Amino acid sequence: MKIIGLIDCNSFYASCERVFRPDLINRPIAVLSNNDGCVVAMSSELKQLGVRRGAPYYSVRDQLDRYQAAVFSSNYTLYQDLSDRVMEIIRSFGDPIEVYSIDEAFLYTSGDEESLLLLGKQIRDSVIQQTGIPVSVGFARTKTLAKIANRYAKRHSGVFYLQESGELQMLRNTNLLDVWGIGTRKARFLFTKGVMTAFDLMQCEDRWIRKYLSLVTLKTVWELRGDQAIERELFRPKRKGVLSSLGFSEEITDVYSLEVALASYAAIAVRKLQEQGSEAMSLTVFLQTHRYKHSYYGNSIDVRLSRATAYLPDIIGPAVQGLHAIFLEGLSYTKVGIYLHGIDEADQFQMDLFDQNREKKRRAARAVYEIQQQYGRGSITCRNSLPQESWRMKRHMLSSKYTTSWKELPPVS
DNA sequence: TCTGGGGTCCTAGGACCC
DNA sequence: TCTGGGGTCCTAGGACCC
Repeated sequence: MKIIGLIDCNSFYASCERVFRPDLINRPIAVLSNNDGCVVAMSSELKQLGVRRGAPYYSVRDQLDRYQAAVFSSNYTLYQDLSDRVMEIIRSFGDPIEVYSIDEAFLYTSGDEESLLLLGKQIRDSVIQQTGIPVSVGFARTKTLAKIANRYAKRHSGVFYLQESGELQMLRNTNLLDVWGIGTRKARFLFTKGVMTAFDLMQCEDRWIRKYLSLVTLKTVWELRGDQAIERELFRPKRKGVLSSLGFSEEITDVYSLEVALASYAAIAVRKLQEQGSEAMSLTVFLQTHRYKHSYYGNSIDVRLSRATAYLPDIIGPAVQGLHAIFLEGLSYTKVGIYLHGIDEADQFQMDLFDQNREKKRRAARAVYEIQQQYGRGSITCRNSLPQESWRMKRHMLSSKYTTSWKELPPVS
């Protein structure tokens, strides 16, 4: 019998911060989004105290102080590095895995209850021992059921196998909002129709689901019934688009500063493009004033490039032109970004007789990429994409680069 | 006295996830 | 003073063609 396991790191970002700070064991921890905007991760202590994920930081600041919570800015370099180690350990058990996000992976396996529970426990023990990150493991017949099994495991002993005979009972006790693929919008609609639990949803007729919801939701329903409907993706497909954007720490009014910020985000996006060996055929530039202000202005523009490219100067030029087309004088902007797309098309590019520099540019792009690989991302870039104080992120509570920088290794006492 | 219908491609926007 | 960022997939509707 094929079984799917879901391994999920508990409170991942908070656990990463705790790995190098044993003094934080049992203490509530909050991790903030970019620009220290809102709370994106919490340790279990804080979840129990009722702090909501996604809450704006300013609105829960007093509460966090009262609980004496340790608060951190996001340190993605650290989280990604620990994630890579965790995934490597899970992979070493030999079953095929699908890394689904920075903190979870599906495992394709088989076996009876005893052997599954043993496997789960071994994975859990190895990961905590070798990285310090606690994980939970849930097994079931489909991905959607494995998600539910994992939720149960988190609240109990850390490993759980949801057997077919126990599925109905489990689904009766599962709220719609805790079903993978059902968000607030769909849940609200279903509640009005008297569908309250995962069990109710499973009972709905296929035709009705298809008519009022979507094919995606229908697949969810099939999965709840035990039919594997969500595909295995053992090889991560190439990204179809690459987005790079950040809010500013101060409002910006002049177009020149926006250009500089945009150029620097373009550099980040191009890097991601090169990492997967792609080129982009078109891009979208967008900018916004303060999102929650009355006089909000936000706009975007699509720009078709003359040819597929991963050469930064060829992207910055058209992007800046696009920026000028949507820029309005006299407003205070808080955000600008760039989205590179048309990536599929790049693979089938044809020799362009009018662009004799093409190969030269490709080699230049490749060289820049390699220098950055070896000496760091800041080592070489375009003149007009250097960071400036005015729009650099707010990260007042950043932890150290414990694992990726020799200078910041934790001391041993 | 009366303007089809089906296919395809593209795009914008919605919903969801982490 | 304070409200992430980066993805995926699907759908509806318009344009166009025959």
